[in-house]
Amino acid sequence: MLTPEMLKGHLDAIVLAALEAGPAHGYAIIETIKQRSAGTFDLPEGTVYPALHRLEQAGLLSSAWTTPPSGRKRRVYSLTRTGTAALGERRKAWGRFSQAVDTALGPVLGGGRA
Amino acid sequence: MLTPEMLKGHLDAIVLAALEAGPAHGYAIIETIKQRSAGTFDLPEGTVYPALHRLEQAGLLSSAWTTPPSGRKRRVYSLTRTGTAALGERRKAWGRFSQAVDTALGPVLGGGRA
DNA sequence: GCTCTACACCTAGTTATGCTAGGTATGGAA
DNA sequence: TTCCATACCTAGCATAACTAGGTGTAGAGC
Repeated sequence: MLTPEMLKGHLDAIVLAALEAGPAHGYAIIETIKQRSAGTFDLPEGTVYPALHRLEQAGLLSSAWTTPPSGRKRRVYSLTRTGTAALGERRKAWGRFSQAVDTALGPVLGGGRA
Repeated sequence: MLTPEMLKGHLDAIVLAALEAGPAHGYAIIETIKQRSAGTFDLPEGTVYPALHRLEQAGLLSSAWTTPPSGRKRRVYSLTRTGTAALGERRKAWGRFSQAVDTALGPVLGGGRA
């Protein structure tokens, strides 16, 4: 069973990674994350929007309101230079963390990963 | 940088795994985890003891006080049958979770793992 | 015209849990 | 007799994902 707590401390990296390919608005980011994780991370808006605000306030993202011809207002987020650097850091941190858990969990013996 | 939040939701599995090889007391469990994670998880007692109590209350661990000839009292924890089953579940959950993060983080391109 | 769904954003408050900081006590070494 | 490693405990803090509610637009179906 995947609990919400498992995501703690890892969401920022995932959001930043979703913006690496280019700017996007909140709703689209949620979709991207859902698809890239093969449906595993179907994040509620109440999770993603506050995260975006946090990341912008931290200077890792910048945002701009846009009104496409269709009519609906959207807030489009982009990675800042700091954000791109942070993404690299977070990826490294994830690598170290996941490897440590892998070894701490011990002999999986053909369990999960190749 | 590895933040404490990253561990949230994963600690239980790590503690259970540390007891898979056999019963042990709290202090030894901390040492085991430190060694198995190559020093990455140097957990404070205030993290591990409450976790042990939680797991015992949940029926995944059982404990017994022992007084070895040296003199100091120790509380030795063992995996219950439920705990062993739970460990299997947690390992599977970790596998699914970490794989989802791996893909969500996207092209690491020779970054962290083999 | 009216309802319903999908899109698109927001926030106050809850909850879970790892950690900080403090405490108790034994035994051996300096 | 002072200090450190061992060995246990707990109250309270901090963080962050989530719940549950809200606003408003656009298009489809009746």
